[in-house]
Amino acid sequence: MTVTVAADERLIRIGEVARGAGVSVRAVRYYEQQGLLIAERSPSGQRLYRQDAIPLVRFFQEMFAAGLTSRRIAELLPCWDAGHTDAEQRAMLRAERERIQAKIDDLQATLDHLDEVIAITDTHP
Amino acid sequence: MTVTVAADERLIRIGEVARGAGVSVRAVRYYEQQGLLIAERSPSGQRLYRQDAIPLVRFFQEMFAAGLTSRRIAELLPCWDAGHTDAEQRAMLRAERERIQAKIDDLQATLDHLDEVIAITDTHP
DNA sequence: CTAAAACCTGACGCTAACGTCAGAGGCAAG
DNA sequence: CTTGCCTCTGACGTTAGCGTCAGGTTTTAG
Repeated sequence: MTVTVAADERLIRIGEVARGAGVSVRAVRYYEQQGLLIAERSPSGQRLYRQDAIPLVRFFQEMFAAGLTSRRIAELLPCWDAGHTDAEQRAMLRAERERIQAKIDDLQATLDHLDEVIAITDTHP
Repeated sequence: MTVTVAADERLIRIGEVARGAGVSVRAVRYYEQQGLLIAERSPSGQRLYRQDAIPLVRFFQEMFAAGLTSRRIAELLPCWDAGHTDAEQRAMLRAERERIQAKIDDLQATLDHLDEVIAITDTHP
């Protein structure tokens, strides 16, 4: 009879998290300061992370790129962690979704404008 | 025989430009400082703009929203003003176009991810 | 054991597009 | 003329996500 004890207990240090996610060590510390990432501490005080910290940091980067602030990301974290999310969080989630959709539409319009200009400047050098 | 003399000579002041374009007066002064907008001056020193300053400022806003800096916008202005644009400017134009396209693709992927999360949180409240 | 590499905690710096305040002049109406 | 609104020139403040440096401890490689 086997007991599942949190799969893999190997903890990694901040440098490995940073390299794995493609960000700076400073950035990872910043995420902790913003309440996005909680780390255990070794007896000497070094931060210790589980491996899933790496995809988590990648996810933060994706959200930042989409225009969310660290505060907003922190507020929405429960939507990933577990399945227990309240109505307010789900509303924020949908609001961000709409904001991103609107931004895509704006960018697409801008892209079309730029394409017109490019067509003109290419025919009238 | 009629002579076309710059259509309408009526000049407007900075407040009207700002209201017309939906930005602050401070923003319009900032654009001038960044070399985006040139204004005549009244004898008393007040800025005087032609009406086409309003769509121009709107255009600046569109470019800012697309992630261009004021420096880049200034460098690309010749692509609109006249038809005399050199190879370097056309290359920058295409580079910005590609950057925007890549950003749209990223945002679309993020949107898809968010939609998955929304579907999950909506079925597992 | 020792040197290099990695980690720690502050804490100041940076950038971009403005916001905001201070102090002063300009301009049409009544 | 004066009330009120608009404009002017500085010049410092703001925000967010880090970069960077200082000065010190810890871990790892040889």
